[in-house]
Amino acid sequence: MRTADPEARRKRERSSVETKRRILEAAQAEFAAKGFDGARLGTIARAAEVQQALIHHYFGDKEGLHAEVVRAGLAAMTEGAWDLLSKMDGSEPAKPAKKSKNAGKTDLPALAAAFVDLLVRFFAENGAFLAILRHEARRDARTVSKLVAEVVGPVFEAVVARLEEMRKRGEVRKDVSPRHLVLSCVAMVAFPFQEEPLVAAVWPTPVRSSEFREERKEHVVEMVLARLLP
Amino acid sequence: MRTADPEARRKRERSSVETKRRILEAAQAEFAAKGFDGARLGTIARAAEVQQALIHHYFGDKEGLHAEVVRAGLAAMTEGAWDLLSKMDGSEPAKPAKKSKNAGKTDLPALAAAFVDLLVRFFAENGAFLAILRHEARRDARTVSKLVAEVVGPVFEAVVARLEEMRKRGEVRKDVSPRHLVLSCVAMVAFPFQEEPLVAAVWPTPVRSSEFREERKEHVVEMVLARLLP
DNA sequence: TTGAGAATTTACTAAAAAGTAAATACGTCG
DNA sequence: CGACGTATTTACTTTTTAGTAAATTCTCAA
Repeated sequence: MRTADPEARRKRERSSVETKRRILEAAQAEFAAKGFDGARLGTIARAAEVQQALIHHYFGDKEGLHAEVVRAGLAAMTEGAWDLLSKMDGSEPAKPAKKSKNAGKTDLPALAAAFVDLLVRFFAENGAFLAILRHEARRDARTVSKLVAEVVGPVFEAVVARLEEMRKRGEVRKDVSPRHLVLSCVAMVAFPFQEEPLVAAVWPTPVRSSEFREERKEHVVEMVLARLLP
Repeated sequence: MRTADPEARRKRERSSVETKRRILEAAQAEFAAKGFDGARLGTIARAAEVQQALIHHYFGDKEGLHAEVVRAGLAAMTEGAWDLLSKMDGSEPAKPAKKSKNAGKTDLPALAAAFVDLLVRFFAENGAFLAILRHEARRDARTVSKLVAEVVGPVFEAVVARLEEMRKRGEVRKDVSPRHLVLSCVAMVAFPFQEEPLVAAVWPTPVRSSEFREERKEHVVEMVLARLLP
């Protein structure tokens, strides 16, 4: 953790954006690790190799900084999620030609696997972000709720809509609720990483291991397909 | 929140156990709502209608109090979980007679429904406890891990073992991992309540509503059965 | 009834951390 | 080159909160 490098510090050119970036990075880590109240501005300042007063200069107060971290995190989440969605489309053969027999039909197993894979990647790494979000929600439920609705809403709806289409086309069973299924997908993937202390204590292999991740991926895909396929 | 009742306070007879209980109750609420660092001993003291120094007298320091809350919470969780397990057994017709054709066979749909129902009940109410657990795990990973292993381990293993039996008997598909399935069950149920700020913002109906709870229950049961039945 | 031991309160200390104001160093643009 | 503005630091105040020590009140048992 000791990145104290007086040389680098002295040499570093003055750049407000770069400095802000560094502060945000350090803040993200500290908030994720300790929560809002547990986090120390002093620690963040040290990690960012910056004077504490500078944090106040740029972000006003602790709450302002936290809000900014949340904004950035949600943006990152969305980015990953849209990647995910575009990849979903990408894994489709080509444009659907309505009249052709097989056109427009999706390779469901591949699609599901790609979706789950990306979920795992995201949550295994950004596991702490949801905790930050919860904290922010407690402080300012209105703003957070609005932000989430604006930022993750669309991507969620897009996935649901995609499933809904397939359902209408009869590619998957009709008696399934797309919303619930997508939520379940996320839940099955995210939960073990969110509740690591709980799960780890009753699980034979480490939750973070790639072994577990692979097993888990496979299982979730099987669950989804079992429910979706006729 | 204002339960300040000087009369009651003055009248109340001196009872260390009752007072401790009151403190623990208040502490549970405060810690659940604000986390370890966010929680204030003063607030807890006021809620418990007790002098702050009394908290120190009984629990030593803030950490001691928190540890005690965790212990009590885990106990409650286990209690619910064993209820759950005994109910699982209870929903079985009777003792299995090995030679008889249908004996020992489980009414899987009913069993699954009962299991999920109890999970929903637990997590919808004790949603905040997992947050407390996470916090404690950060402070003392070793102890928490041991506690969890001792207390929720057995119940988890019992459910898994039950499924495993059924699998060996060929009552459910052979290509399923009981551990993963049980974890998924818990995940699908608990996640929406844990991550309420995230889910609520993209969900049409309130997560806490009985409407959502019912829908959810049904969906999870369907998921499990789809995967388990041949 | 009384005295001993507990439950409970009062009054305080100490430490930590957030936030502020003003001074200083640095780069850049005329 | 030089001064103007912004980035950054220094030094400080204020507030909050956990924790402690000792006094006080209550209860119960001898």
